[in-house]
Amino acid sequence: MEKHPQHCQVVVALDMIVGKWKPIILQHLIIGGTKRFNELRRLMPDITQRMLTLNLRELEEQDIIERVVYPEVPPRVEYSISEYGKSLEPLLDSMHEWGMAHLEHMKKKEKELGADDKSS
Amino acid sequence: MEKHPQHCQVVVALDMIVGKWKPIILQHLIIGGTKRFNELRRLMPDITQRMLTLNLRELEEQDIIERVVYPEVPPRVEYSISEYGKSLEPLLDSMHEWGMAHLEHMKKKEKELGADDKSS
DNA sequence: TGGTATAGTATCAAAAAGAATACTTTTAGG
DNA sequence: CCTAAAAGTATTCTTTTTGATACTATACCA
Repeated sequence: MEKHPQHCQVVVALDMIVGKWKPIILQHLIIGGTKRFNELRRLMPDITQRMLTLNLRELEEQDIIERVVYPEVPPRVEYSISEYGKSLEPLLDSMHEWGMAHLEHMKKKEKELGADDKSS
Repeated sequence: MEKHPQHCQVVVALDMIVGKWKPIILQHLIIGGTKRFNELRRLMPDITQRMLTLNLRELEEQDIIERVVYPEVPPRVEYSISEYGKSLEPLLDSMHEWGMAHLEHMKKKEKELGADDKSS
């Protein structure tokens, strides 16, 4: 927690969902439900095994996801969003909404700039 | 926008507020109102001039903040949250709330682990 | 003439994040 | 005995982000 000397708990929430992969992992687990390690790999062909492991471990550490190991051979490990993790959903939904609107906003802006080009 | 091949507009919203400094800059502009470049520097003693410039430029690019230059000498440049930028406030508030609650959650968890230590 | 102030750039170094690749364990199946 | 499958580790890069430091333009002030 010493990463954020400045007050402001926004950063605490931010840390749960930032990174190149976390939002995508969360999306898959929230929308698609429980998934095994290699299922996630298949869903995200560009992530490396290492990055997937690291991200899952972090999310687990933060109680956002749950990891269940079935002592079989070959091993089976299932990941799912935790009850606590579900409390992030409204936030993620709002962000999704805002993101959509922002894409519109920027599209509009581009058009305006394009139209203004006759003035240059 | 090619940074996010994967659907999911959460990342778009995320980009407006992530980074080591952006949440803090936004906080100052939202809570404290219009600020000059060096005022922000004083408010964030650890940021370098370069990082402050880069972050402000990005936020401006994204229409989140406004930059007004007064053609005086020495120059005066004022930064403020834009009307559009204000649409982020509910999001930031929710994140703040969630962050607070999460700190509580983790504190509770730590205590539990501490109590469990007698069992090891 | 030199110093001060503001709001930056420019350049290079360090640190953090991410990617590539190879290797491990265990048991079943051929 | 050899191979396969799942879920990782370990090690070594490469890339991206940040940081440190120095430098600039302009006009006013002593």
